[in-house]
Amino acid sequence: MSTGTKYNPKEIENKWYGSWLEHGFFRSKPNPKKEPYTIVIPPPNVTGVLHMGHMLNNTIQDILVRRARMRGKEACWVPGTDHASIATEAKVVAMLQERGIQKSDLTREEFLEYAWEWKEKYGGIILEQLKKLGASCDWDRTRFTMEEDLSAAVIEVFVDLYRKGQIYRGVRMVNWDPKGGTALSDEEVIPKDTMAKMYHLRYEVVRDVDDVLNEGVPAYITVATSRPETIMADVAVAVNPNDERYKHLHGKKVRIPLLGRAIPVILDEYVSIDFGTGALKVTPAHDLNDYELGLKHNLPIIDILNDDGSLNEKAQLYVGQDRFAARRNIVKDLEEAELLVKIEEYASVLQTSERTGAVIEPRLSLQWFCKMDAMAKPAMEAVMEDEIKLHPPKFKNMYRSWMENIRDWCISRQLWWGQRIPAYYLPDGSYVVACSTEEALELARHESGNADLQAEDLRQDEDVLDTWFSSWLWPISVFDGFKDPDNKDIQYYYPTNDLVTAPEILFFWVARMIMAGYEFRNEPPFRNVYLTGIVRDAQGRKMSKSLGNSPDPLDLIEKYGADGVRTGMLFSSQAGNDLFFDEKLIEQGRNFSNKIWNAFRLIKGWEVDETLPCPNETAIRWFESRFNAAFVQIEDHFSKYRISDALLSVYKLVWDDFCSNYLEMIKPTYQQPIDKETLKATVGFMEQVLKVLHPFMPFLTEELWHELKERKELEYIIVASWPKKDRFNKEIIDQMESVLKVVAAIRNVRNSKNIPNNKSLDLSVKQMGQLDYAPFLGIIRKLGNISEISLVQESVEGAISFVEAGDEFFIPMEGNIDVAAERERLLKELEYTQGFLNSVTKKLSNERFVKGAPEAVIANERKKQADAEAKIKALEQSLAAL
RNA sequence: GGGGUGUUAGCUCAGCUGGUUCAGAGCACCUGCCUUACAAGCAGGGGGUCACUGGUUCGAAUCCAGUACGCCCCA
Repeated sequence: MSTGTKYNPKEIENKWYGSWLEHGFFRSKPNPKKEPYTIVIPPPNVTGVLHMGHMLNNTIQDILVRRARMRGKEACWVPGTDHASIATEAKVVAMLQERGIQKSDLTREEFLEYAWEWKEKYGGIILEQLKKLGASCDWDRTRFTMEEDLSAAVIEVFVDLYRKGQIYRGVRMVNWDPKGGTALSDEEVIPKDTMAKMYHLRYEVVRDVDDVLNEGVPAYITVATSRPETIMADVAVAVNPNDERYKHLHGKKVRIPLLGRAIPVILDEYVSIDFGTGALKVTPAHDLNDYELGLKHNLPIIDILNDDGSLNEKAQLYVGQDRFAARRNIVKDLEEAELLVKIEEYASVLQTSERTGAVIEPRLSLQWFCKMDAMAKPAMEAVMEDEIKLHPPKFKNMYRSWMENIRDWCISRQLWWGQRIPAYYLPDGSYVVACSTEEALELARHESGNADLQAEDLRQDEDVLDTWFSSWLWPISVFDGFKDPDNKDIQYYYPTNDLVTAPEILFFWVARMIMAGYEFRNEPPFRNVYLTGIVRDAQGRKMSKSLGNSPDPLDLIEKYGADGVRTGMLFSSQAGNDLFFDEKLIEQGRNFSNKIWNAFRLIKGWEVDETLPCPNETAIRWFESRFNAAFVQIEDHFSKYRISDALLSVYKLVWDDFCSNYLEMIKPTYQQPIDKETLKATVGFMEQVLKVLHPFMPFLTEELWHELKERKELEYIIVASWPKKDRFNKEIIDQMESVLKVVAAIRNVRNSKNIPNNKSLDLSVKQMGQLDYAPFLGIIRKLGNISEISLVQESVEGAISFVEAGDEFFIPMEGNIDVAAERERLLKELEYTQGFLNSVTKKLSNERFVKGAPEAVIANERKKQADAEAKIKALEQSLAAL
């Protein structure tokens, strides 16, 4: 091991990760003697590479798992990836294009072959990257949502839900991605604020036989629309019945511009009078609101668009043109026909595809849906009643409002990469749903009464299932809970303990897993959900590859070490709060690694002299208590899932208490040996400190654990026992706090008087308070570089004085003290203390306070009063002595 | 428009059940130190009207109401 002043993580990280794997420390098997602790990884997209969000998320999971393992739990962290149908299909299509192959030239089977090829080659890179971070997953359990068993589970669930009447086929307005050629869920749609154009078009009013208005001159109604290319799909113009401007048009018909088809004017309160012109064209096939209006008024539906967003023959005009080209052309033609009144700009929201970026087309289409009402109910109750706890709990409200307004889940996707929907169509157009072709055939023969039906007569649905329809089963399927519902793994590990994920997918993943948990196992999938924030850059933008504002996590690990990156990320990462990433944080993490490294170097460098007595009893007694007190706090933070707070407590314990205070107290003079007892205690403390550090900084702690002492073969810190909560002496902690304040005051005098550190000083104490300094004199001498401490009865003249813990301290200054400055300083402090005393006295003389406040609070106020009085007295005497 | 959530130091955020010198932490900043584990360090220090206005209370950063501004979700 190199013993330079800088910690060098590189070879150490590879060494220990390999060693952990070799010894199987990450592996887990059901063990009836131990309590299980289980986490399933939120399966990253198989096409993905590690980004900062994964780093944060997986660091937290690893911390939880490592702590559980040390606490003697049977810790099991199941890794894996999902098949991400849309993203992966896009990558495969791109790969094919590079080879000059079009997807449309391939059969489904051929395409899937390429897809698997791609997956084998590039998929799962992300899991390798997680190893660099130190993730202690049970890699033998790695699962993939498209593998055979997990796919079988998906099909089985589909069939099961279908037979329970929970899955149906229906016409719905879906978010259609014309570029991807598939329907998207609402969550896969990204709204973008844009400036849109509002076109005001003239629709000619059809004259009735008895029409008297404007004889000979055509009358018009002006309709505002942002989508002029859809007028060919218009089936009505709607106005508000209360709109005075259009009263004369009630019951009339108007003609679609250019096309000339007559459509009715309908009345509906839904139309807002002040938006646009107050007249709304109704296009049920291409707008959700219009669709509903159409249903209400019994209007026909005319769909003029093809799958790829071009116009079909039903449009009659611009057939074959893309929707945007058609828009440009129709605007030109309308203008020429003088049917375009004006064009207005207005702020609007454009719906775009998360994957392809294409503008979403609201489109009627035949899709498969999963009913949500029944399953949502227990899932909502579980969270509301804390059977499943969200951390932080502020997300409960959001969860509830979503679950209360839940809509059916569109589960079909027009893709090939995914589990194909197990619906089989008969020649007559009816269909059966079954787990296999054979079963489907049997069913089809039975239902149709046609025993001659052959497999070739059945046509399987072309669509695949939404990837989330795999992911929602993840906590069950990774333990083969569908294939073999009573197997040992699922019995032992399910329900899992904690889930760590981002609030963005609380609804469409977490909520659905909860539904699946109750639906298929009658138990929740997990007990706690820890929601991380989003990692943003310094300007608050979400880190993303497309923005190029995200550092490569592996570069960071290379530069700062995995431990540094892990702790750095966690420093300012409260649960549920977004994290503003700054490389400074990682630097701080790296510096912390280095601090620990150097503390180790100090201890390792000492020679022991067995004959020496132990001069450090007080320091040892104090740190023991200090550690236990801090540990109680750390455990409290963990129990509340305040991981960042737990880290900060560890950080302060290590840096301030252990390094700055304890080690400085016990450190022998340079090149002097240390006594046996102190060394033993210190090595023991170092071990304890390394243990509480281990979940956060696994590599460094494993290294130092082995360097600190000879270890037996399987004696690794990763499986060392977590400290136990122990009693601590509050008194010595408080006393030391006062003593350290005295030390700080001495150092302050040194600093403000420009007295060098290596020049020792004398100190006199005029004791008036309760603290017995005897056990602490050695510590004050050492930390304050004091050569002599004397107890005095009278104030010392010609000295700088200060008051701590009710006692007055003097540092004699050979001669020149700036009396005026000293007086001013003392007066200022006196004034402050008097003010403080006043407020306390006022409180105590308030009868209602004394009557109303609890005993402890009053006692405390009295103590404050006494302390302040003592301090004032001391300050006054110092002033007099000047 | 509906719902949620937030506003505390220059920045990022703690502050739990109202009560300790409660106004805190980390970073940043200032001053002095290459002191013998660590300059990726040591020692010391400055910095806030707890968004605003009212209310409840002996007592409010904390509880309640309203206002302003921000963010998120849904329409």
